[in-house]
Amino acid sequence: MSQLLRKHLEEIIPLTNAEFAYILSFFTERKFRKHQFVVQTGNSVNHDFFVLEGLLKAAYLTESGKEYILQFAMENWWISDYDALKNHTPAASDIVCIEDTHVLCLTAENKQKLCAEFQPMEHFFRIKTGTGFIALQKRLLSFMMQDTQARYQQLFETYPSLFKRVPKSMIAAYLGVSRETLSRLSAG
Amino acid sequence: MSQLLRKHLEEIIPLTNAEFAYILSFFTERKFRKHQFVVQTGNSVNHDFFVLEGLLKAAYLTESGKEYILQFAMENWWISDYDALKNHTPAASDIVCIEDTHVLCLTAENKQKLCAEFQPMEHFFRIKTGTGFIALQKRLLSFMMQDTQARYQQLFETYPSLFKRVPKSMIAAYLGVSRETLSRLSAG
DNA sequence: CGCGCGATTGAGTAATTTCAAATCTAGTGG
DNA sequence: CCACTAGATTTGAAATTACTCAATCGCGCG
Repeated sequence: MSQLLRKHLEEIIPLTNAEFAYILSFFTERKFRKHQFVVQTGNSVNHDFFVLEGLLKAAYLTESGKEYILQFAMENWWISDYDALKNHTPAASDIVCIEDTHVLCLTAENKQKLCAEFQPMEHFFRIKTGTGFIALQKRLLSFMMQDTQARYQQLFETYPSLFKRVPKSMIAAYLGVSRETLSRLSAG
Repeated sequence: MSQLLRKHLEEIIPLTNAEFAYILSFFTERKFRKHQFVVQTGNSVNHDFFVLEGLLKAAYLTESGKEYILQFAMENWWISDYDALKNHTPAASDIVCIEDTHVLCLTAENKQKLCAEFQPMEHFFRIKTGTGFIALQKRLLSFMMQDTQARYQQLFETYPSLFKRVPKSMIAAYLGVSRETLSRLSAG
């Protein structure tokens, strides 16, 4: 199962068996059930999570109870509340399993150590964060420049599998529109 | 002038004189005039830019001629078209000087070399990209969760100096609303 | 003085929200 | 196999918000 992590890392850095074993020793493994909270608003956040199997969401709730989804994470994705993790502040988001989920966990301290002791991992995270940054810029631009219809279309074409795994109300929460509006879109 | 870069780096990594001189040798220096294009849509992008002095915007134009501003960059900020820089694709944005501007330029190749040869710089960029990622997440969330009024308020409180340096039409383009709407906001 | 650019104001239109009600669907127990 | 319920989705209608297009205002500079 953890071979998924190895493949994922090797998309950016080559690894020997010994190196991968060393890297893996910094991680712990956990399984969660559907609906379980991996991170909860207000609590401290200690780990970055790499998804081996399953599906999660990072969600924010307004006082009025509306939910906004910052990110989904499926196999081979990383997820956490990075602001809370980095700054040791209470989580502002909930990270919740949408399916039974299997993750590898890396504490902030271990990430730090791993990067310091083995430069290829520092390189890996630099590159990975860079691609994440670019992807976020694109998402932000799509929020600014495109109408809901176009954003929906684009999401559907980019991640068709997502639509089979999550209810439409969550797609709406990810696109930042009410479920009623989303419903009217997918019809027309 | 380049001491600004040193201070900027030393917020994350300590440096000796020799080390900083070495780092600086990877950069070139350039000055631009107000209204000058640093990056132009359709052209290739070769550098990441660190701003020593001045002010720039990264802007996207729709077919209908509307402008959206992804980012401003003032002193001590980095700016580029990172998607184009990383993937060697034509720029999708214009990066234009709002004031006379003085920058340090780092090619993708030099960044690569610098990171490979001097790990603290790889660390610097990993951390820097990480904070940029977190900031972008917050901006995205504010787009999803807050109304225009609140976004305006927040920008005004976070970067009051910006409002003295750019016309309101650009603030509108950054907030993703029409200048008419922005005008009605700042009044009410 | 008058030009030109940025900012404001007005009026009508389009898109989205909210609140409420109706409908659909999958899973459960009889 | 059917009825029932909880959750998800759709539909309707009124209210809100932002947009567009057009006209006006304000001010600095030649």
